[in-house]
Amino acid sequence: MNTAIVWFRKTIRIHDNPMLTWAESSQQIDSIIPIYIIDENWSLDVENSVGVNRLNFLYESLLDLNKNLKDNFGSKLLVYTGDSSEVIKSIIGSIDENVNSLLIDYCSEPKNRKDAEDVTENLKNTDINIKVFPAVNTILDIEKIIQTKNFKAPKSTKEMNKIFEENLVISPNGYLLDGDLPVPKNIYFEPLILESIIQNEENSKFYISTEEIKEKNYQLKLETGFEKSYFLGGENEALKRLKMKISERADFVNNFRKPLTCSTNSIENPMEPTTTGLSPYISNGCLSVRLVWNECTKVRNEDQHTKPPESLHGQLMFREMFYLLSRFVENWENDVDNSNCKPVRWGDYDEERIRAWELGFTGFPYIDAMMRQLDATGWMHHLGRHAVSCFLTRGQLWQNWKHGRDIFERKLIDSDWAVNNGNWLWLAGVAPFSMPYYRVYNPCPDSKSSLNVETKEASFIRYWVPELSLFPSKYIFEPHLAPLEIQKLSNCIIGEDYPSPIIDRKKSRKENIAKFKENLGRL
DNA sequence: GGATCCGTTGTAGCT
DNA sequence: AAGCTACAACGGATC
Repeated sequence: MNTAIVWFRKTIRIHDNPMLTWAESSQQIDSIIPIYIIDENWSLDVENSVGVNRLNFLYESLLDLNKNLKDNFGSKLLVYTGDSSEVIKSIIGSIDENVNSLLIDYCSEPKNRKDAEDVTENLKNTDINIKVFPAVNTILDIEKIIQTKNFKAPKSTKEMNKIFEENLVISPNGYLLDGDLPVPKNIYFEPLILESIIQNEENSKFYISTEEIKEKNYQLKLETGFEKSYFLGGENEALKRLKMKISERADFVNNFRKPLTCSTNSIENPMEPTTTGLSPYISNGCLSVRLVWNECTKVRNEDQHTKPPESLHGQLMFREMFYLLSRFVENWENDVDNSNCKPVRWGDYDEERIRAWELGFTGFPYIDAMMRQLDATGWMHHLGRHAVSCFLTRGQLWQNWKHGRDIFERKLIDSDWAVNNGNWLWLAGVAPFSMPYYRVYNPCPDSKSSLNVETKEASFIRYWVPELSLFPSKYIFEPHLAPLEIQKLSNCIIGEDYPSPIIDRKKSRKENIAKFKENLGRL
């Protein structure tokens, strides 16, 4: 019997999964061993490792994949935590049958690439055939493209268009023709093999049972509050959401434009984003990004739909751009020796400022509402991320972007190494493709609130910053400007019940623009 | 090779 | 009160 280990990393799904499709059609494979290895540093016991919501989302995604493997193939997922080389060694050592293949989905992150290299190195003296599947979590084959002769780092929509044209087969009506694979019908596994792996003593050191994951997930939800874990992890939920947000929302897709959909969450449901909310499913691999692309194509109206870069296709193209850059540019995650990061002299690490920012006590309600939403749910609207990261760096607090990047990385359920670093580089204004440094977001975008009308933004603030729930819309973006009478009536004295602004926003904005300019002069 | 244009999404102040 | 304008002014691509 010929057995293949299928190592799921960024494909926590059975649809559009080239590893499964290959296993189905290959003559060399009789049965599969589906495995997932949780990063050994992903522990709530390790300080600053990973946030509760992020871990929960992963647990739910793994439970869902386990269910899908069971329902469709009668199989199950073996979940481990530990060093991937050791885990895989222990699997191979625990069964008598020959493991003749190891199927790996390609990941471009340094840690993931090193894991795959180590595993390959470890198995080089065996006759195990290692097969890496490219473009599983991206539309483009990242490795192939950056290895092309004369490859140049793209920085604009135009250059991305060209890369898409040169590297993808896209039909005249916009479909990706070389992706989006259906769920295989004939995948086999051997229960006795899986059982003997689980029973093996060496292997059991790393093994986590489904029951354990369920229990951990439940305990974490008790901690966070069930209503706050709004995004349920997993492929089934991802496909439901894809249908609800894209396939059945032609108007939404055709009119998608960032500036028009910037007002955070909906009034009726403060947890529901005004954007697609698909990012956690894409970043964790529960949802194929190729399928998302094709579904957008399916419902779009050729004459009316918005075009890249504003459109949803445009959004996906920027994601690809960040993946290419992050793989190509050395030290992508760093502020030194990074060709995509200008050496700005940020202020010393200011714990008080960083903590106020992280926990949502800056005295700027819009910023605080979004940071509290991130802390509680693991999600924040894209433009909200712009506003808070600009605020922390070149806008107001003049802190190194890496501090904010780390907090995002830990807390966001859609954390994505390439995209997160790329967006921070861009928002901090240090990357070559950045927006100009003198364009500073206003942390109090109150053009409507001065009219004293209820806006989505105002109701969003009231939900996440309950201290201000009685404040009139007119003052809700800058409550410290409200007369004391109104503060009393609103049952919230600024400076006591809610913080005064930790910084003079206009003054710091001006100073920081000057500082940035001075830094550029040094270059 | 110098001028000009453009870049996924700006802000403040005046009328 | 919405809409215009001044501000501030990088750096790469293109002509």
